[in-house]
Amino acid sequence: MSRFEQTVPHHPEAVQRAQEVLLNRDRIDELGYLFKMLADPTRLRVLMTLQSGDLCVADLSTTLHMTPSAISHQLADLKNARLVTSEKRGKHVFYRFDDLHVEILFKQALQHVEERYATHRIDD
Amino acid sequence: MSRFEQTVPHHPEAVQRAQEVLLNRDRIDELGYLFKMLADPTRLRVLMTLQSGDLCVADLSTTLHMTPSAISHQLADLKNARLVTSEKRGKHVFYRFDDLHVEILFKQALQHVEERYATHRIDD
DNA sequence: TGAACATATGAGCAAACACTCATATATAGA
DNA sequence: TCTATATATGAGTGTTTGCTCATATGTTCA
Repeated sequence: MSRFEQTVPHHPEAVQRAQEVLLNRDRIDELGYLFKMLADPTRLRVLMTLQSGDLCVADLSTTLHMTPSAISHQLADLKNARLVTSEKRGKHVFYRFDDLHVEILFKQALQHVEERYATHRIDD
Repeated sequence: MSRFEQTVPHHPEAVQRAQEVLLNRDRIDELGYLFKMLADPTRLRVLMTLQSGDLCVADLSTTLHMTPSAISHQLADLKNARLVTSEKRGKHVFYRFDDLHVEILFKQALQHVEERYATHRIDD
């Protein structure tokens, strides 16, 4: 929306209350970035397999049936987001989950989906 | 990756363990879809303001400084994802959060970001 | 009924994204 | 040191996405 236009509040007190709970842009963007990392199936699958222990790129590649290059690109993103860390051991680079909070978040979301799946999916 | 190629497992037991914790594609995609809905700042801001109570499109538009059209498009997505429901009252359509689980998820993610913000952002 | 308003929706467009392919970098082992 | 191997990374590409703009739908109130 143009910076110069303005919409009229239809329920001013409601708008007031809404503005009070609205976080600042930076936090929202951080939050969006976190969720964006979790929004891609490939990255989700990477994180999921890392729950079984750390893995090198080649093994992730084998497990997920994707090229090492594709995996490596996604790992770079996950590393940037600090969701995983890597460690070089010999010829391999091993990646592991690096965020307990996100692991919880992840499991909770999973639970949510499982319930939805059971409750709604069948009769869709 | 081509269906006909295959990468060699470098640590077969690790790959084995990884495959055991890997959910099936459908669940992963559901999960990804949920996170995708939460990955956009506009949708996040909509959900956040709805935490203060239900709001009509015009008030969301005012609160977030965005056109009613842009808001309406995002609300349609959120509704499709069953994250909000709507109710028509008179001339207005009111939207509200429709998922306690996601509200919790949302708050937990927020907490995560807050901590990150405090811990890391300053010295980045 | 008709004008004004609130919301929804489709087409179009620019930006973001996830991959491939080619290539660079770095280590291990001969 | 040289070769093979593991991973990283940049450019290129087709697809997805979030907006705008135009327009459709549906409601209220004169």
